[in-house]
Amino acid sequence: MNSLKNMSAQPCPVARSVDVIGDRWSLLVVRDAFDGVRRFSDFQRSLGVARNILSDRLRRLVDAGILAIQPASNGSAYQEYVLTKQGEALFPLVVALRQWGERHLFAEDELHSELVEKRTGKPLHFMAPRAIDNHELSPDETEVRKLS
Amino acid sequence: MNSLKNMSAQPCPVARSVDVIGDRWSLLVVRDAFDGVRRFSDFQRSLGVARNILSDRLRRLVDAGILAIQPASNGSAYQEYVLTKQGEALFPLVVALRQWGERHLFAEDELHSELVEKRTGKPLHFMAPRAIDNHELSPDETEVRKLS
DNA sequence: CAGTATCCCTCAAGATACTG
DNA sequence: CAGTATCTTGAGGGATACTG
Repeated sequence: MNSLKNMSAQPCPVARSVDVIGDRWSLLVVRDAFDGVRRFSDFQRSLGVARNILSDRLRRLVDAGILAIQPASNGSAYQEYVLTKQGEALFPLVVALRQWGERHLFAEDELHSELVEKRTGKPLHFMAPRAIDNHELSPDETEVRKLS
Repeated sequence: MNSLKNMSAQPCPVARSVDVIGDRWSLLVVRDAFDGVRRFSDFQRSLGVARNILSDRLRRLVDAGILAIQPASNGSAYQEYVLTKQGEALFPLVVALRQWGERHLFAEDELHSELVEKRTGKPLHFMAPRAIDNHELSPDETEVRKLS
C-alpha cells in the first residue's frame, strides 16, 4: 500500500519514518508545504509530479497526520493542504536534508546557506527553506541559483 | 539508474538529497553503518534485504561517496564498508528521522530517547543510534523494546 | 480547478541458483 | 563468505481522458 515495504511492525523508529516519508515525493511535498504551498495545482506545478501520484501522496500525508485539509483561505470553493503540528515537526529533517545536500552535492555552490546565515544574522533553523534558497547573495559571494 | 528520478539537474538541495538517499534501503544501510555494521552479510541479516538489492545499494553508496571500501580489519580476505566523512555528515539526518519517528509513530513508547538522555546525561547527538535504542530503562519508566 | 479513473510501462525488489 | 546472474512479479509512476 505504501510506496515502501510495510515496516510499521518494525521497532526501529528510523525504519518507520522511512516507511512513512521515505519515498520519492512525500518529502518534497512537505518541503513545498513549508514554503507555503497549499493548493493541489501549485504542488503539481512545483513538483512536476503526475496528478494521480500527487493525489495519492497528499492523501497518505493526510492519513499519516502530517497534512490536514482546510477550507480555502481565499474564499474559493476548494480545499487547502496545511501542515499539522506533526508535519511541522519534520522541519529539522528537511533542514538536515537541505544542509547535507548543499554541502555534499553542490560542488561549486557550497556554503550558500552559511553565507545567508552570516548576512542575515538569523540562524538557519528559523528561516523557511525557500527563504534560504531565494535569499540573494551578491554575485561575488556566490552564484545565485534558481530553484525549483 | 537510481531508484529515484534523476534530479541531479534540479537545483533544490532537498531534491538532490532525496535523489541520492531517498529510497527504501539506503538510509537504513547508513543507519546500520552508524551502528558499526561493516560487512555484507551483517547488513543483509540486519535488514532482511535481498542480496542483489543490497549489493546494488552498497555500490551506489560507495559511488556517492557515502561509504568506502576497506580491507577487512579482522584479517579475513573480505572487504568492509565504512562511512566516509561525507557519510558521517548524514548523522543529523538519521537523528532527525529517529526523533520524528519516535515522537510521532510510537504511540505508547514516546520519549524513550528523552529518558535515555536524562538518565545518561549525554546529549543524544553524541550517542550512536543503536546505543540510544538499546539503552535499557527500568520497566517502570518505559517498555524496553527490541530493535531490528 | 481539483481531482478520479484507466491504461501502460519501467524498474525496484524478491527468490533462487551460481561462482570465486 | 561475499557477492553476481537471471527470472519474475508487483508496485510506482507517467500520460491522458474524464468529471463535479
